[in-house]
Amino acid sequence: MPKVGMEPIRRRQLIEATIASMGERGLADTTVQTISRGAGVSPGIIHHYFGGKDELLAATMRSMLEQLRADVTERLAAAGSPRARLEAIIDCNFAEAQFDPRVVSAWLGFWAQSPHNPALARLQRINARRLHSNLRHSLRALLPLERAERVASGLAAMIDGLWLRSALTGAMDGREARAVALSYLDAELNA
Amino acid sequence: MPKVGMEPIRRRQLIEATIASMGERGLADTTVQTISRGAGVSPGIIHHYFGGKDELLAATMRSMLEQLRADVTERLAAAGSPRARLEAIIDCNFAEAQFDPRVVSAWLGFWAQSPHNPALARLQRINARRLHSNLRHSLRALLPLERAERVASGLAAMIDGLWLRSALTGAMDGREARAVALSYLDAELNA
Amino acid sequence: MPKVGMEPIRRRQLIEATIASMGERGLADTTVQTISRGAGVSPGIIHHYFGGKDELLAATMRSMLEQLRADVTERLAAAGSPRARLEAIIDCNFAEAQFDPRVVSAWLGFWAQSPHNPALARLQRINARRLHSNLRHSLRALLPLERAERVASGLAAMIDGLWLRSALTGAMDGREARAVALSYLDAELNA
Amino acid sequence: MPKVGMEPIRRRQLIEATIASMGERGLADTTVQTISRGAGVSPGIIHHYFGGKDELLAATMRSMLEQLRADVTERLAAAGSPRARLEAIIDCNFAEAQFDPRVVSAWLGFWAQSPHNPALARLQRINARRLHSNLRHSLRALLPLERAERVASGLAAMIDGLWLRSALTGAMDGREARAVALSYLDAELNA
DNA sequence: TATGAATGAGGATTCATTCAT
DNA sequence: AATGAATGAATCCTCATTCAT
Repeated sequence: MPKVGMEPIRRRQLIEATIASMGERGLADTTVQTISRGAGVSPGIIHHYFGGKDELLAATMRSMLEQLRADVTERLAAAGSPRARLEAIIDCNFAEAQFDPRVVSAWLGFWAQSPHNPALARLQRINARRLHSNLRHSLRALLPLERAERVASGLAAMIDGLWLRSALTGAMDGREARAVALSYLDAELNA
Repeated sequence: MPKVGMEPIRRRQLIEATIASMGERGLADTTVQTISRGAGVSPGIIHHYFGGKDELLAATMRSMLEQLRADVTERLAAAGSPRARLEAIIDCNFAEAQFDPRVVSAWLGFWAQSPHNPALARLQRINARRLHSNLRHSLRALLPLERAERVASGLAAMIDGLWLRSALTGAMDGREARAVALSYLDAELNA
Repeated sequence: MPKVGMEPIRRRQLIEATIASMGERGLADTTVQTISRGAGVSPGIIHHYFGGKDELLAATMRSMLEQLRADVTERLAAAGSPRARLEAIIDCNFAEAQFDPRVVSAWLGFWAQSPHNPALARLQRINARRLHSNLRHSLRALLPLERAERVASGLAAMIDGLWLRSALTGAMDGREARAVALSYLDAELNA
Repeated sequence: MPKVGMEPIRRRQLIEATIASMGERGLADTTVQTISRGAGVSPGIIHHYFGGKDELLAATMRSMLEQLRADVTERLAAAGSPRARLEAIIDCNFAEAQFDPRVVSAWLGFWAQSPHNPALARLQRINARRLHSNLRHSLRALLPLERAERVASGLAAMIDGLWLRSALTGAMDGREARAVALSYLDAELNA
């Protein structure tokens, strides 16, 4: 048991345990105890490192958003055309790491809570804007303004909807989801 | 002051109050007290009529599903063509009553909880299947099997995603949502 | 176990139990549990009737102040002369009910806490002003202004000091305390 | 960086920080953390030097008592007459260092706690006896036994009461307090 | 000597549920 | 039918204390 420089390790451990607990039990039944037990530490440590449950939840959501953002940024950098950029965004959202049932289930919990929690709402808003803006920017090169706006909204909604349905029914994997979204994109682009 | 025949009135009152509380505070902060206070009755009455909070929540979800089902059934009966049937389904989902912020917010709460609650999960599954089956049935008349399947999945996901986004951002009304979904449908049908 | 109209009964029970616990253990070790156990009820009832521990403590202090105020008011009404009024005030403060070790010990706890708790500080201030004003008013009839002020401050301090010493050492009863205070008063009046 | 001879420095630092925290927050909200933070050291150090919080509190009270005792002893040595000795005692108790709001507030905390803590009670008792004995000894030269006893009790009570009122209301400085006490003394001596 | 990571007991509070009236 | 008094388990959080470094 090392006793120095534990902070980043413990923070990561606790965030992972939070995602795991939310995936298993849902946000409603995720307590300081389920998290700390999952991380193999004492409940008090959460307050030591995060000040409280709320801040740990916000940190967890931030971490998930950051992961997604980093993935998208990396893939976008390698994409040459607008079409390729759109595909990259879709790919990232349905990549294995993001489509992990526990992660999607955690998202579900945050979605339900964020309208009633300013800290989460803020993160939610930032993420929604970024996705919409990424999509619109690429679509602008391929469609007239009004249709670009509409398809951006539609694609963003469909991505969330596919995540949602995968969390609720478990009957859809990332490959299928990707195919559905790409089919929509192509249909709109060729219309 | 004995009352007879109060049962259906009280049940409806309590279900409405549950939706209202979920819309205002979210499922997590909806307690027997917030519900009963909203309905203007005592907390004990919930157990009298529903046996407990869980059963009231399930009854509320059932009521919301039933409302949606009834709307769709009615509209479908009046629809002459497959295209009209698809439009009717979309219209129902974005009609004012279903797109009410409190209702959508309540849906969000149920979505988050249902993976961890068998009773809600069952209702969730029935609803998902019905929507998917309705969509697929009409699409089968217009598209080859595989594409019908895919578009059914896509439309179902998009409908849920548009609901979700409206709950999270509040920045979309039913008319816009309807336009986005119809655009998708037409693009796929004309592809 | 009657089930209606319990509010005033329970409130009184809980206030008495609070004084008892503060007398036995001090404010620092008085918990919701020691109080509720002392009252023979469950801990949750405190929140039912008082909303929380803080409000129960404030209600307890209010109750003690009110008791003292009522005693003094009654005795003052029967006092004919300024001298008799001063004696009445002293008598009340060292009467058996007010000099009860548990009550004095509770005062000690409130004194220590009130500089750091606005609600208690307010009550404290009101009480201090009333005592001082009662003393000064009667002394004005017997002494010049400046000396009346000074003796009022001295008598008020001595009353509190005698309470304090009785709580700390237990080596002084009300009769003795009364004699000390009256001796002071007479010495100043005859000076 | 090994340090030697840190013990007396650290002990003093921690005692000062304890008084400061008790003055600011009261004993109830004085924790090992507020103290160590105030002293600019880690929480563990308290146990290193004092073995625990309780012993630090006792050491703090001892330190305050010792300071008062040393002041009084010094002033008494320079006092020629019984009257001068009494004045010296009063002066010490209302000298600036002892009448410091933080110090008085700390006293308040100890007073409230000592009836329920044997270590503090013992210190409390020693101090009370010393004050009473000093007063009585000088008064014996000026008054008959019984009155000397009574005035000693009265003066001791008044001193504590003036401290108490200054802590509670903040509306009295040392000079005023001194005048009130001396007025009492003179009145009794001249009676 | 000194740190701060870690624990776990104990605190106030919330809440679904029961039940006498 | 309806109330609201009452319970007690569960939750988040605080805190003195321990201990590896």
